[in-house]
Amino acid sequence: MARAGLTVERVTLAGAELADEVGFERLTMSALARRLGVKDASLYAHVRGLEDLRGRIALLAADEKTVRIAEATAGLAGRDALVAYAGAYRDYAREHPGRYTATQIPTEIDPELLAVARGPKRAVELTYSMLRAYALREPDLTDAVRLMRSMLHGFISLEAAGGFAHTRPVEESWSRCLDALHTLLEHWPDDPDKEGNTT
Amino acid sequence: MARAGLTVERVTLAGAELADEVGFERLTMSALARRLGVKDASLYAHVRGLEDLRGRIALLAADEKTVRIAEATAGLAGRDALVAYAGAYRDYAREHPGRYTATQIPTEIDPELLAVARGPKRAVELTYSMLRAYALREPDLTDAVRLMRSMLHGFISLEAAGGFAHTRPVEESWSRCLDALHTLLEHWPDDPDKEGNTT
DNA sequence: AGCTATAGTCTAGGGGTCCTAGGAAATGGG
DNA sequence: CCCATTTCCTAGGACCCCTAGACTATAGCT
Repeated sequence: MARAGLTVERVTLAGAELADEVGFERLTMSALARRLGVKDASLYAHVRGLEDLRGRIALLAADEKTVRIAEATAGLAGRDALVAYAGAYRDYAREHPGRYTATQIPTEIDPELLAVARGPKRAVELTYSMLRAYALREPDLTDAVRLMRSMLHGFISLEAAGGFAHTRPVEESWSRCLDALHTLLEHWPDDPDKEGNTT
Repeated sequence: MARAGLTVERVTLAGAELADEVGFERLTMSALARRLGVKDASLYAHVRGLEDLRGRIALLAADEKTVRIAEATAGLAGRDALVAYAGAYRDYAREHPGRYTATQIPTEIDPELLAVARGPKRAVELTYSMLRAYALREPDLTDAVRLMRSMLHGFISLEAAGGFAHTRPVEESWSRCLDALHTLLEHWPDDPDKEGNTT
């Protein structure tokens, strides 16, 4: 009986593919074992359990997404960078719905795994450096990062959940929302509580 | 052996409470039965199954959330209405994380249940009528609604997932994001592809 | 080649969950 | 008081997660 030749990486990748097909929440150890031509107990030699597998998929996805965004925005700045960033983000989520869902889990990921992963940290750096093209100073910069992340994530997950039932094509709303985000970043309002106005 | 006196409504409500405590994805028929002092099989007299229960919780949450928003925004307009709307939305999500998660499910809800529920439809009406205070014409109005929903939902779910690890207090970012949203709605950019500018 | 250590896979099984089928008991209307 | 309905139960099948311990393929060493 030949070995299946599994490793943590192969198991994680197969899990990610399965999650993309059936949905992250329906990812199952038994189904994954069946897909790999193996008994479910065999997976526990590579992965601590279902939670561990989910966490690994989340980190894999964070890495992949970051790479995509980095490639898409390389050499761009300002509006072009923003559109490329958002487009790469959204495309990744649509191509890999299971993996994308994995990145949203409030689950605690094994800390030692997290320490090794570079994806999440790089993603933050990418975002800040892209937004630095706009004339934002802290703390506005952090607020703007949070607004942008909220908007992208919200749009994508509402779209995935079928939340945009209206007849208006989603594609056009997407493009117009990016227009709006861009102008907002260019004209970020002063904090009415902190700054006196120019009078 | 006295009866527990269950009805669909009581089961749904208890399910919603349980979901708020342990998380929507960990809501389970057996656990709900235990909480109600009943065997799990008994629940199937009131609810078609776990999926059905989840759908009912989602509709309950949509109703409750809509009522909250309606109360909070009653009599307000413009900026005040926006802040009240967003605040009610976020507070509901934080008080009832399980129910809120339920509203995001891409799951198909039993159509005949959906027909009876007024929550989702009223929520859309509320949003449009609130935004009508800003000078937006279709299709910009729909795009603005989508942007606002995306931002609110995204912010709330990132916050719930612990996505805002930075030292900046979330409360302040929230308030500043609403400032930004307000000014954006007041100065919604023209569509560069459609309209010539004023030159 | 033979031996050994490691690592990959298996069988067996316990406990949990979802759900169905069919029976018992409480309730309410005649 | 009796009967129909509704509520709840017991019993059981299918599937899932995970552990323990045995077996086997592979690689390195002599």
